[in-house]
Amino acid sequence: MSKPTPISGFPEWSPSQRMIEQYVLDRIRATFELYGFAPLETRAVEPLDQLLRKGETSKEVYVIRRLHDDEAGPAGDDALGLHFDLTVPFARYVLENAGKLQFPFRRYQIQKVWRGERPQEGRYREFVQADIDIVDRDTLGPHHEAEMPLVIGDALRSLPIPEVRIQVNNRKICEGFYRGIGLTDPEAALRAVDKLDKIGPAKVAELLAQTAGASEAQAKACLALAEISAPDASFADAVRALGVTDPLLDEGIEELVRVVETAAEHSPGLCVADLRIARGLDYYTGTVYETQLRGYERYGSICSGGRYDNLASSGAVRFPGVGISIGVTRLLGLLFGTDALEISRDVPTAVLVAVTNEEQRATSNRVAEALRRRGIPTEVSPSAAKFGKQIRYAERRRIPYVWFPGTDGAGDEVKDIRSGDQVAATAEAWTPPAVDLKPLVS
RNA sequence: GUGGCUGUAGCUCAGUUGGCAGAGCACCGGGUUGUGGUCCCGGUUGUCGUGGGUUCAAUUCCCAUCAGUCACCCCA
Repeated sequence: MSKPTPISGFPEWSPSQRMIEQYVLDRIRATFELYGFAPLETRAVEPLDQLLRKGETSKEVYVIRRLHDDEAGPAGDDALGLHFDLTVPFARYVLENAGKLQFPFRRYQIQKVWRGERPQEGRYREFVQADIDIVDRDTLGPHHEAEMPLVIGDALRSLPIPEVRIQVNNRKICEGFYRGIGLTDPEAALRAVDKLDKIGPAKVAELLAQTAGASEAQAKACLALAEISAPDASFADAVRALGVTDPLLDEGIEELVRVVETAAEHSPGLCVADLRIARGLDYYTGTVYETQLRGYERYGSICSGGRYDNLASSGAVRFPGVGISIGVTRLLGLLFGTDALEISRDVPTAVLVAVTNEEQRATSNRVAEALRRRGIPTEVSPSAAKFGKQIRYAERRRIPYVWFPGTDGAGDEVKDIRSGDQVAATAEAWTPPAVDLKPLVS
């Protein structure tokens, strides 16, 4: 059999990288829980028609099929697909369990998602998202839209990563504004404006004319709106200065002011109102979020989301929601790519217990057991090789301590192989400094 | 899904106008007969991404494929 090769877009981190990922996930989870979000995991698959309900994402959904099914198979309503985000499954879950849930319902969900896109740096076909959402019945207070960035800010700022900046906008501002100037296809206009960073104002104006049927004056107005950006409520004055009036526009401004001002009070410098942010997903109806990682802007957003009023509804009952999702795999992939994350050792082990000779292995096992009982991650040397080699085994893995069981009545000793210091110790009492207990991520 | 670029040892890379494949680092052994890292000596790295084709001969030329990367699309 020839050597197996990776599968494009399905990353597999090394143990060191996985330890870093687990650390990151732990911190994110702790922050989510600190804000009172309850854990949820949904199944990996959803009925295909549910996944495709929102249109154009169809081509990136992985369909799942039983090998022994007929070709004709469950082509229709029974066909299953792997979920491509955590919001759609969550909306489905809310509808399915509406009778049992307490509203507003706050939940977090950290799971893999799958998208059949062409991979490149920071883009994968299988990746982890860490998602929080709040849904309510009938109406959802706009203050929830202001809370999302605070949670994310706390979560990301607790990690040893570059600064993040959350860019926020509100769909109502764009749609209201476009309506106010007489544009008929706000979706197309959004799509064009979203490319501002990439292709520049001239090309966006062209696109607006071509795809959204904008006149020269309309295109100019759209660009003027898109170029507004401010870390505080002053963006509202800039919008009003454009002289367009529309009730939806006013509503959007009011909501966005609230988001920006809340963020400014609790987490200065975190959020900026950026009216070019559109978001591809068409189910967003209010606030939308994108997040830039300082130094990695060109790889796109590492954390996005928004408010959706129409994703879940059953009969006359609606469940509006707001959510945001950290692209954990993208975040890590980018940082791994530049060696921007370091871990202090390659295994969880804090102490390697040396084995004097195979006859004495039981002695070493007893030492290890005593240390583990007190919460110190310990392994016993795989061989009774020369001590030099056993030390090297630890060194290669950056295990900080090697334990030497005493022989012929002598006491045990433990050596810090980084400094070379070796001291007398007993397995019932010795404890490493707290910083050495677990691998350190920095 | 469409198009471009790349693919030699664990890592960073040389190389051959087509003639049995190299360096540094890493790794293993020894000097150092049970305490590593420095130093010295010696050694192994490999289906030259994979599969076909052309040729007396292919790592080198051609085609396909896979993987990585970039642009488009879309998005975490």
